[in-house]
Amino acid sequence: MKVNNIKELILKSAKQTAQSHGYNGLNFRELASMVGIKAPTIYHYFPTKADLGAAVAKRYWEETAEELEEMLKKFADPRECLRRYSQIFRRSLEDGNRLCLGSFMSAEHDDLPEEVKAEVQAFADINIAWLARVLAAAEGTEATVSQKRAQAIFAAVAGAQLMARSRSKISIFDDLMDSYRAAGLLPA
Amino acid sequence: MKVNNIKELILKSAKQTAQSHGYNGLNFRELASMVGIKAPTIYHYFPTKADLGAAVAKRYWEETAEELEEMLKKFADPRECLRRYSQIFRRSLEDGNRLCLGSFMSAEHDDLPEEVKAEVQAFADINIAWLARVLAAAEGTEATVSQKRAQAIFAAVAGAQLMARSRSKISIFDDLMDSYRAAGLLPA
DNA sequence: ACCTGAACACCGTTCAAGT
DNA sequence: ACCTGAACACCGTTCAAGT
Repeated sequence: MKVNNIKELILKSAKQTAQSHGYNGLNFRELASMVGIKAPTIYHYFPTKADLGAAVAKRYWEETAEELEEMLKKFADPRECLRRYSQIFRRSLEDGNRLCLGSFMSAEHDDLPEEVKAEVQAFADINIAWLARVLAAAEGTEATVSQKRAQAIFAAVAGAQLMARSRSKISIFDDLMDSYRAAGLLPA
Repeated sequence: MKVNNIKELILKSAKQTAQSHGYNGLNFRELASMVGIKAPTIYHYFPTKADLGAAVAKRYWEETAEELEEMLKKFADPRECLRRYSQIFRRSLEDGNRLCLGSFMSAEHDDLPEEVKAEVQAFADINIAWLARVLAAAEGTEATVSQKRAQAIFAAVAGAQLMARSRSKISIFDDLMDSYRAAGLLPA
């Protein structure tokens, strides 16, 4: 499967770094040393930083989309899927207190090249579309209604992750999910 | 009131910039040219970038705390206060699609000096404490219960602002507030 | 094709020295 | 006290040259 090992490594390292330090925090010299190459070599695989950023963000949402699809196949119960959805964000926190790449890049919106912005939006889109589908299945709501609700859940979960990260405390994330359930935003 | 005009100008410009580009995006040369001085002069008022960042974040939560206090005095109805609470976040978006400084700096957590992190936490603290008070008044809930609910509202509103910013579209923020109300997170 | 040393223009930051 | 020129270290990027 791995057609190109170096390119693979660059993408993986860039993703990890961007989840901790953002797009602005990505720098080619440090990235190169993680991979074991020199900075100019990265340009052989990615002509500009914008290309690398877009590639990282694209892969990020593609991997997420795949994981969400798998989930639907494995778990028939929509409620179980919803519970596992928030676990994706929780796992980022477990893995070095990392933030969702989409959230970090949303904050960096003003500094992002257009092609990167587009991938960040795609990430939000696939999350919301998936949530809307699952919500419709769980509660039998109409498409437009579950779409709005899906958007709200996505924004709220992202906000919860951001807040937990700011205190480096995963229990805050869990508490917030409980509160969302108690308030009625997430199904009980 | 303005004991020091230059220091004042630096703080104001830094706040504006940090809400668009974050702490990492703060740069002394550009900041200086906004104020009309040379970059090294800033160091006369703030010994390090960390000091400036902490001062900006401190003032940010102090101003917010003051505004929230004023609101309580002006509007007896807690529901009215809650509605106006989200308007604070909306106004940032109206003003050049800016993000809450606390949110941006939460994303940048790994790159923040300790003294800045402390002020970012103070911002969250005063927001949550105020929300808890108003919720208790509005719904007569117990202190611990409204505390949890307050945390959830704060995280969700921050997430909504982040999402609206990522699309430069304020109507997304309004839609999300409506959804939060419809779902039961915000009082109707 | 894949990789790198050296260099360029630039930027954040520091410091010694000015008034 | 207030301010700055000059310098330092760094970064994204380019390019000529290596394999």
